Amino acid sequence: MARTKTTHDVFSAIGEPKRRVLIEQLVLKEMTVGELVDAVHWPQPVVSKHLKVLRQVNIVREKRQGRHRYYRIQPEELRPIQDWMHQF
Amino acid sequence: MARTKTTHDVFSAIGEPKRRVLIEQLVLKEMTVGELVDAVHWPQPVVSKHLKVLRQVNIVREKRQGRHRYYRIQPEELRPIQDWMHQF
DNA sequence: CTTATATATTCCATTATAGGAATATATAAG
DNA sequence: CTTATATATTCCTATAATGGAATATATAAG
Repeated sequence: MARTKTTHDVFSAIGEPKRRVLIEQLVLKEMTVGELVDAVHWPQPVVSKHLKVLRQVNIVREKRQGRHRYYRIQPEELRPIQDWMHQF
Repeated sequence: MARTKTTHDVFSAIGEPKRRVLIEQLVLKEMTVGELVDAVHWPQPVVSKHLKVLRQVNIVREKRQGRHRYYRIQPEELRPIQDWMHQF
């Protein structure tokens, strides 16, 4: 039985607690990586890596501006979860 | 930085696709392990192990009856997810 | 007691994941 | 061009998670 990768869909993406924290920040306003680092106090690579996962599943979108990258939530991408939750 | 275990909260529990399938079955009606195995066609230990995770986070509850064990959903345990989704 | 059935558990190997440290890349500033 | 700043990436290690196979456990049936 083939193993199922677990950081490549929306459900597992939000399964990681740190990623939920990042999302909670970004829901408030779009932020740069540095601002996120300041907010959560984790090493920058940790933040960047989790952002990468969120990017891959399109939960966040990146806007480059100079040497900064603003990240913002794409709330519609969370729709599959909302839909799935409706069964309850 | 301590690693966060990922099968011990509701969010990560539903991050696993097979567990979502089991939940989708159990939402329809309570079922025994054998009925679940018939429904999904996975090896019995695979089903039992995923049920164990779901039990640990209280998403399902077990009712023993003779040599059968009926599993049923505890929908209220999914509340944290509903609540978390409200921010969008 | 013996056997059959239902389910859980243990042991194992493979793969995935997270995070640390160091480094690379890109862009801005001087 | 050089340096500083912002961010991503790579390499590495430890640990976690999944699934298979075999086995254990519990209960029912004969």
